[in-house]
Amino acid sequence: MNLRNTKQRQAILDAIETHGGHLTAEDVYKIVKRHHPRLSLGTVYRNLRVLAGQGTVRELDFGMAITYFETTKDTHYHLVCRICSGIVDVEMELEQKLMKLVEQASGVGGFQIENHRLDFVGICEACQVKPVQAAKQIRTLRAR
Amino acid sequence: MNLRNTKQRQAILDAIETHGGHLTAEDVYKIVKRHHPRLSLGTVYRNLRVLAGQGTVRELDFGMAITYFETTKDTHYHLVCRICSGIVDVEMELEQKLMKLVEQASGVGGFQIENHRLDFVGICEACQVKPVQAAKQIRTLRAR
DNA sequence: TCAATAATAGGAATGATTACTAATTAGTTT
DNA sequence: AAACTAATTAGTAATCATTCCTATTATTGA
Repeated sequence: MNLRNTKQRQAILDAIETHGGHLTAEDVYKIVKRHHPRLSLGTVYRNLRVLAGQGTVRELDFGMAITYFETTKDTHYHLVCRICSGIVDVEMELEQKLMKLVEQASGVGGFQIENHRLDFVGICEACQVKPVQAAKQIRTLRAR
Repeated sequence: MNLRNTKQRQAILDAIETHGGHLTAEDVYKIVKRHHPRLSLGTVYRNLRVLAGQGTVRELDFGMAITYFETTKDTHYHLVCRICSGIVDVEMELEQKLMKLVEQASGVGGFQIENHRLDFVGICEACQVKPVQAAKQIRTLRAR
C-alpha cells in the first residue's frame, strides 16, 4: 500500500503547516475547500490519520469530544482552559528530562515508549475575569 | 444546587474506588447495575461528571474516542499502547517538578494552572511480540 | 499510453455522550 | 410523620464527530 501524493493530501498538510496550531478537522476542511471545492470531509479525516501515522502531524485530545491537529515541526506543550476551551502554547523542552524520570519509575517493564503527551488544565486570564459568559461555551463544545 | 447523596451516586463512586483504574462509563454501568437493576446509563454519565467536577474522580482521554475514569486517590501516570489500547500505570510523583518547570517557561502569562495530564504512548510488551492480531483491535476501538 | 490500485466524493452509518421529561426521592421544615 | 421543594432518576430520543461504504477518478510505475 504505497502512499500517493495527491493534491488533496498536499493541500491538507499545507493548511496545517500554514495556519499555526490547533485546527479541527472541520477547520482544515473549510480552509482547503476554498481551493478544492469538491473536497470531502472524509478525505480530510482519512489524510489526517495518514499524516498522523507518518508523524507529520500530531493529534491533540483534551477530553473535549473533539480532536485538534497541529504540525509536529515545533515542540511545545499546551495550557487548556477548562472554561472556554481555549488553548495556549508553552515553549518548553522536556523530552529528555521526562524520559529519564520514566525510566527510573516502577511499572514501565518492557513498554516501548515512542512519545508522550503533556498538557496543563486550568483557567485562562480572560475567563478569570468573566467566568459566566464563558461557562456556556464548554457545554456546547462538549455536546455531541 | 446542593448535591444530594443518592444511592446511585454512592454506588458509582464505590465501583470506581473498588475496581482499580481505567473504567469506562459502560464498565461502571455494568458493575453498578448488578445491585441497582434499574440504573440508567445517563445517571452514570451525569454522576461521573459531578464526581469529576468535585475532583473525586479523574477523566482520562487518550484520543481513543472513549473516556476512562479512575479515582484520584492515588497519583500515577499512564503508558498507553497504541496497538491494543491497553493502559499501564507508572508510579511517579512529578507534580512539583513540572510546576516549577512550567513557571519558568514562556507563554504561561496569567494562566492559572489547576492540574496536568501526562501520558506516554508506545507499544506494550505483548504487542511487540504479536503485532498483527492486535492491530485490528484499535480500529474497532477508534470506530464510533 | 496503459494497467493496477490508491485515493476521492458523497452520503449513509456508527456509537459515545448529552438532552429532555415525567416520575421519584433526599433533605428540610412544620 | 406529613408536607414541601428542589435535586435526581429512568427511559428514551437526539446530537454530532468520526468512520465506513462504494462507484468513480487520479496517480504512478512499467
